[in-house]
Amino acid sequence: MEYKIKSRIWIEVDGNILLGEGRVTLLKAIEDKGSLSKAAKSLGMSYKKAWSLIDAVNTRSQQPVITTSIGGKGGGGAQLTPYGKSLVNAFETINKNCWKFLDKQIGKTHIS
Amino acid sequence: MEYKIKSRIWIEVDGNILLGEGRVTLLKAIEDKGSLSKAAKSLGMSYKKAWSLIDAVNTRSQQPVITTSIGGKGGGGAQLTPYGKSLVNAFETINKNCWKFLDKQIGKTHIS
DNA sequence: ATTCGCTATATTCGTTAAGGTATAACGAAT
DNA sequence: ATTCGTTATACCTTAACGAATATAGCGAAT
Repeated sequence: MEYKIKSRIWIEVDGNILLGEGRVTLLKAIEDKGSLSKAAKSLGMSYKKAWSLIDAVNTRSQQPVITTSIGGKGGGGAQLTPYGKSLVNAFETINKNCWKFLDKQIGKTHIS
Repeated sequence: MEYKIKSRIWIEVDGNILLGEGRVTLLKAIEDKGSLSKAAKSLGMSYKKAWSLIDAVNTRSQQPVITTSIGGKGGGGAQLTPYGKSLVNAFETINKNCWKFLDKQIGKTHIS
């Protein structure tokens, strides 16, 4: 029996969730695979869910986080925009720092 | 249009949530009111929900966080145990520290 | 023109989570 | 014995969510 402290951070805009852990991992998968459907499949997620997540991010952020192309060689694809990359980076650095911080906090507080 | 970073922390034991923000505010209300039903009502929560939350905490923590009595003068009541108080205190200090930490992080990272 | 893999969206359906309602038991006080 | 406010729990209903399915459209390549 062991207590663990967990945390979750997210970015909100106008009270709506813009970015959380799930969306960030999806964005990184898109950057890796170059395609929304392949990214969804690699994460065991339905295409529809992945699309609706990305759509929510795109409509709420000032600039789109991915650009898509339909048809053509390979059927199309999706690429992370530079703005999307900066969002992902900002989120991940803050998140990691938060984890480190909480690890230090555990030591200070004694929950037997 | 403004970006805000929000956070939530919780304590897990064996993969199950032991304490989160909601349960902490409920425990504090119990300490204040001396009764589970009154605490639930003061928070606009159904008695059943409050009871199931507390039951989950009690069964998962090493020691019970509240003691209850049925019948008698006033019908009964519920009191926060010393162990429950220590859990609440630990959670709240860590949570506040986490907020402060994230506020500092916002300044360092620029999301335009 | 046809094929192919992808984006984009609507619709249906099943499962699960949450909430409400009902009810029993309890013990002090009257 | 009855009342009262509480704890404790079972049961049912409803709402939310996710999964699956279906369909359309696109453009390069063959």
